[in-house]
This record gives sequence, structure tokens and C-alpha cells, in this order.
Amino acid sequence: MAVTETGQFQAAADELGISQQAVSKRIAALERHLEVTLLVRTSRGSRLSLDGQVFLPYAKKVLTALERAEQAVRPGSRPLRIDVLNRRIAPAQAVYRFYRSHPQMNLDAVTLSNENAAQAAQAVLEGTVDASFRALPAEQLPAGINAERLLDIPLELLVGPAHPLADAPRARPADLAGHRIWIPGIRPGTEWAAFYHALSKDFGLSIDALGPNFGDEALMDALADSASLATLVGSGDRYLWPQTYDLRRIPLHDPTPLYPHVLLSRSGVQHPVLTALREHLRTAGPRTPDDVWVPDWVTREQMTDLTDTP
Amino acid sequence: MAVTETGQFQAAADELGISQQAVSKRIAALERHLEVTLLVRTSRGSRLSLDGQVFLPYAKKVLTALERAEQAVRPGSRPLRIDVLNRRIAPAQAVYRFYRSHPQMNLDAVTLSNENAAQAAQAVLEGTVDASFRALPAEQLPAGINAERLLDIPLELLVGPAHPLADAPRARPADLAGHRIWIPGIRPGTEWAAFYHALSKDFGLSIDALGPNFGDEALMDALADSASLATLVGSGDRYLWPQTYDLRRIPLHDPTPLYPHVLLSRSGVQHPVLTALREHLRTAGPRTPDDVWVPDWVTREQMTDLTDTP
DNA sequence: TTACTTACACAACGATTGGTTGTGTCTGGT
DNA sequence: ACCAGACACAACCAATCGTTGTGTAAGTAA
Repeated sequence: MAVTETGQFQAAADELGISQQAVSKRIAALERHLEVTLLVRTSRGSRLSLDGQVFLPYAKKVLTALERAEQAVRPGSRPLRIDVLNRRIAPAQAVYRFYRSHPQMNLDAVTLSNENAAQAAQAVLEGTVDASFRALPAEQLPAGINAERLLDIPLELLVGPAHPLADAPRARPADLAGHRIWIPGIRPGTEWAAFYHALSKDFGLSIDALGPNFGDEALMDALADSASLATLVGSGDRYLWPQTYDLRRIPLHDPTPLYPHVLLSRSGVQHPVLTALREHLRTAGPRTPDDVWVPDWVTREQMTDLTDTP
Repeated sequence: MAVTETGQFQAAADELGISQQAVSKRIAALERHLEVTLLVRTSRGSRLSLDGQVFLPYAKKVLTALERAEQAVRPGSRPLRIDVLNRRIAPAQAVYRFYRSHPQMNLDAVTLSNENAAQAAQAVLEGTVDASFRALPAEQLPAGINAERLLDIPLELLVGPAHPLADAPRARPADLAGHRIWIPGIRPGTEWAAFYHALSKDFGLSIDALGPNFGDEALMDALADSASLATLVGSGDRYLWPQTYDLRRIPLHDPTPLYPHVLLSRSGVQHPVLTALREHLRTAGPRTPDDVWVPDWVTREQMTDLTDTP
């Protein structure tokens, strides 16, 4: 690249801060490796051969990819880093949709390995991540953390074909009383546990949130074969359930339970990408039904941010 | 990447064919360079840290970019390579549009440095390029070369605001008799010279095709200031002429001169991308006017390919 | 607790690589 | 014919990257 920019080896060498002979050796080694001639040497400099012409844009891509890779982790000027809890659920998809509609926005989605909301808030405070989607009770909110409820995901019931509600067009949470609902892999003390505990208490459900998560495959197998087992999923994460299992999604209403994702960020940060993401979530979010349920520990204040938008 | 795939240094080392210690040193050097920790070492292996999680996709991009760069020039399985004559004219734009609408198609656009159509045909025969857009007289077509007229570009007159035809909605070629038409940088013996020679002969024009090309800037300067000078441009290459010069494009009709771009390729090659490009040009090409002019050395046979399409 | 296994890091050393300086060859202009 | 410019080749040196041997920490089994 330096040679094509300057037209001759010596100038490229000056630009790179090495000797002309070193440039010559580098080019020769590259040509030997690729088994083609990249540069046509003349007595008045060098210009690209046909292969060089083709190769140049690819070489540029390699260098920009390297540059980006370093930028991505170098502290200080790195892209906005957002914890999306888990790559398979709504926040990850919302962030991905945001990125698709704003490709120039430089951001990275990560998943913090701990599932504890308080620890996530700590990570946001420390700057390990710039923002995190969580369902955080208001009283657990540390000082210096800004929380805004920006993504309410309606829950749906997921059942196998033999389940009594399999062909119901919709169901009410109260209809689920007595049915077994299994949500594996929820560890005590996490925000998930708190949410489902509140849900089961308010509607008299028996939610089995214990036991290890043996993976989506095992869950789907169990659901498909059982006439009594059901689970709850966010209405967004369709991709999770392949057609082969013939599982049914039953929307819940009257009221619709909402999983309230709150975006945590450090108070005072004014990162433009973060601002744009907030704006995107406020406006591009799905219309929520009228009659909804959220855990009682979701404060009015957190809700205000949502209802205030035009 | 090898460590994250396998979960531990030793397995990564086996995959890479080096020792565990070498992997350790590589990772340590990378972490030292980036000034972050990429891997969390545990007693049962290693997993990605948060920074590592962010870095991994960027690292993958670097490797795929490297892979693509090598593929682009490695003889044998390289992308289809098409000579577009010049990056600023219709064939280049047509190829670019094709690529935009078929992003999965792997192709490279190049410009052969010689402007001689016979030499381009030779390059196609030798496989230096896979296809070339040229305006090649039928009798010059070497054996083994397949030629298909796929891109007819109507010519337009480009004049400055003081030119007598500046405000004409359109003009006939015969109207140009007596006007000075200057097309700089056309060297004798090239296909351009042959085309404009035929055009001037058939309509009695005085085309000044001699003199060196001092660049588009110089041409535009001359046109903008002159009341008599004009040039001919393809109707596609709009971008060339910035608004600042207030140049006017006057479409030609009765008949419309067409610059016939013939796609040369080696007989017998059945490259899928080339087939798709041909199909794209046949169907997505602009509607040509009814009353057209092409040089008389453009054979009926070359035209058949165009008129045969549904 | 003790011993063992697993997994990574450190140290010393040799081979390879990538740089340097010095010199040679080719081309185009004077 | 000569000279200047531009790149290549050769010899040499230093830094890098690999190797083998060994150390340390953490989990596991007796």
C-alpha cells in the first residue's frame, strides 16, 4: 500500500521508517507467498500489476480490520459496549436491530458471565461495560447508575401439541394456575428468579425455576412430549424454537405479563451511540397492550420514561 | 481463536501444530500489545474475558480478510476478474450495479493498462482476465474468444452554458456538423479512435480526438468557457461532471449513437458469475431507443445476442 | 492430609525472520 | 558513452518465535 501511494520503494520506505531494501524484501516475500507479481518495476518507479490492482483493496481491508480490532478493546476510545444478558433474548435482538438500522454506530454486544443484576450494575459503574439490560428492583439501584425502562417484552406460553392449551388462541395468566411451568436454569438470587417469583405469587402459578439448564434441546424435547409441561418465553425470541418440534406459542393477555428490561448506564455519560439507542428503543419498540402486568417492584419512576414519550 | 474453540491452550496448540508454551507466549504477547486480558485462565481451561468476547469477532474478521486477500490473487480458484476499461465509464458502473444486486457473487473489476482491444482479447485468451468490455470490430476477433454485445450506451453531448446548443432539449448528430467536438486522450489504434472515426465519417463531424488528456478538470474548464467546444459522453457516467461547472447534457437522437460494449470471454468458460453477469446485463440494461446508430463494423451477429433475448 | 493430575507460565536456548549497510544491475535521459 | 534513478542481491546482526525443560497453582483422588 505504501508503495502504491507513493509510486516508489524509497518513498514508501521513508513513510514506513525503514530502508528501501527492507521494502524490497517485504514486497518480494509477499509476492513469493502469493505466487504472483504485485508491482511492475520500471526505471521511474513502480506501479500496480493487474494482480496488484485486484489485491490492493483486499489488503486495505486486512489493515482496516486490524485497526478496528485494536480499537475494539483499547481503553478510552473503544466502541460502546452493551451487556445484553444473553444473546438469544430480546435485548440482544433489539440491539442488533438498532445496529442494522444504524450501521455507522460503533457498538459491541457482550454478555456478562454473572447473572446477578447488582453485579451488572457494579460493572456499569466501573466502566467494564457502558450499559446493561437488566430487570433491576429500584431499591437495588446503586448511586450513580441511571436506569431507564426501555424494552417491555410480552411473555408467551410455549407448549407442546399435546398440551390442553395447545390450540387456544390466547390465555390469561390466571388460566395457568395448576399447570406446571418449567423454566430451567434460573439460579436463585438472579433477576429472573425475582421476576418469576413475583409472577407466580400474583397469579398463583407453580413455576418450577429450579434445576440445571440442560440446554434448549432438552427443554424442547420435554415440552414436545409432555401434555402438562409448559414454559414462558419472550414474544421476540422466535428463532429459538425450530419448526421440527411443533411447539405452540400462546399469547398471554388480561393482563399481559411484561418482562421489563431496564437499561442501566452510568449517570452523566452522554455517549452519542447510547443516546441514539435509547431514542431507537423509545420509538421503534413494539406497541405494548393496554392491560399489562409487571412486578410490583418496577417503580413508577422507571415507567415514566416510557409513558412520557410522544 | 483456536483457544476459544477448544477451550484450552494444549488443544489449541495441537490444532495449530505448535507447543502449548508457544500458544501461551502468543496470547501473552497479544494481551501485552492490546493492554487488556483476553482470556480468563482457570484450572480447567480458559474462556473469554469480556474484552476477549468483544475482540473475537474482530479477530475473525482479520483472518477472513486475510483469507480473502490470498484467494483474490491465487491462480485457480480466484474470483471472476473483469476488465472494465476504465473505472469512470459505463461498464465499471454496470459491473458495480451487478455486484450490488448480487453481493454473494465473487468478482473483481480491473482495468488493463493498455487500451488496445486486440491486446485485451489476448489477455482474455491467456486467462489474465476472465472477461473484458470492449468495442471490437468483428474481423479482429481472435479464435477462441466469445463476444457478446451486452451494453449499448447512448452518447450525449456535453457543452458549456455559452454553447449554441446549451439550451436545446435534444440534438441530432447531423446538427453537430461544423461544431468542434473535442475528445482528448484518444490514442490512434484504440477502439475509441475507431468508434469516433466511424461516427465523424457517417455524420460529417469534425472530432478532434488528438492531443494528450490533461485530465477531466482541464476538459471541464475548457468546455465551461467555450462557446464552440463540445464533447461526447456516455449517458451513464453522470458523476464525472460536478455541478459547479454548469455543464449541460444534450441527449442525441434521430439516430441515437450507441457505444457498443462487447463482453469478451474465452469460449467454453462456464463460470457461474459470468453467466449471471450476462443475464443481468441482458435484462437489467436500459431500454435503448428505436432509432440508433452503431459503427458499421458492429456485426449483425454481435447484435443478435441482444435482440434474441425475450 | 497427601499425592497426583491438569493447565498454564517462566526460563534458556536455537532457528528463523526482518531489519541494516554495502554493492550490483538495469533503464532512461543527457 | 556516461550518469542518475530505482530496485535487487549479499552479508551480517538483532529481534522474534519456536523449542524443551521446569515451575506453580488449582482441582481431584486416595
